[in-house]
Amino acid sequence: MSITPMTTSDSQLTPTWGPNNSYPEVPLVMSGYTTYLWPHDSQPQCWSKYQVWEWLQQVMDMHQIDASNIPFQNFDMDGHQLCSLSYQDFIRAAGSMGATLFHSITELKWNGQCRVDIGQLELKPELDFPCPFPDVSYPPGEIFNPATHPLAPAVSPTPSSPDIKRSYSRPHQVKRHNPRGTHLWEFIRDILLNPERNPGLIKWEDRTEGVFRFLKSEAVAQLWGKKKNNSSMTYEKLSRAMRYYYKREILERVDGRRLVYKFGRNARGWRESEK
DNA sequence: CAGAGATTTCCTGATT
DNA sequence: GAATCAGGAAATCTCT
Repeated sequence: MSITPMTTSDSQLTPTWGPNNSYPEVPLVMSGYTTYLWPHDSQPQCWSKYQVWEWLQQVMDMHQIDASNIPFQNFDMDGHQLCSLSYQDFIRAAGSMGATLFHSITELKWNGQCRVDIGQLELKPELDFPCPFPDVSYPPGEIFNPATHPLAPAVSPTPSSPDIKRSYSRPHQVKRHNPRGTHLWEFIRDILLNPERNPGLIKWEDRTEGVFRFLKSEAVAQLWGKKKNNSSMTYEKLSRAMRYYYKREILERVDGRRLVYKFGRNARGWRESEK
């Protein structure tokens, strides 16, 4: 096995948010739903619209519910607005998941106000840069473990959210379907959704159409490899995985343009506003 | 342990 | 010629 040591230039490999340990390991143990310490501002009131969506995605992940079942467009708002929603607003916006979301945000608000003993968690109060990917770097086994999650209720899908899928052969136990945490396309999406944390790795070509372009292909591959604990990841291999997404319509082919991809109908959470 | 899903690895050939 | 793109095929990993 001759792994050519990346012909990549150094300039490609220095994402501002962490050349070595790019991802602050922040699996956390806050109370209740907030199993991960939210990497963003602890005050949801300060979240941007993107962070609100990330939170949505996160909560869905925690409850094993496909995020595509939540109408993200109903949450086209920043943290301040989100925090002002009533319980009923959440129910209206997210159906049966509304209660769970309400519970989660209430808890986060509460935690933010009370400054929960984050100190006892191994998190540095002030990270230089918040991890751009909320669920990044799940050390296998250390992360959210549904089986031991203290408060995770068995979210029972109700008629109001007909599409809630996931396997519920065992109604009392939530299960992850996502074997390795974040999927590649989600990883890519999250880089794009965090422009302030994206040191020129990938860039939107057409934001509304979901067209984006890799600027530092090998750097992204290295980052992906780091996340997967695979130091031999290359753009060549990453792109093969990307091509598999065409068939699943998570990505659409963009002909003739190198390093350019486009999100497909099955990719969720990338739109600025899905109105 | 088997099976499934999602890559990962390798490879050949075509394009840019 | 190098970097990409296209896919097929098989291997690997993790989870159910």
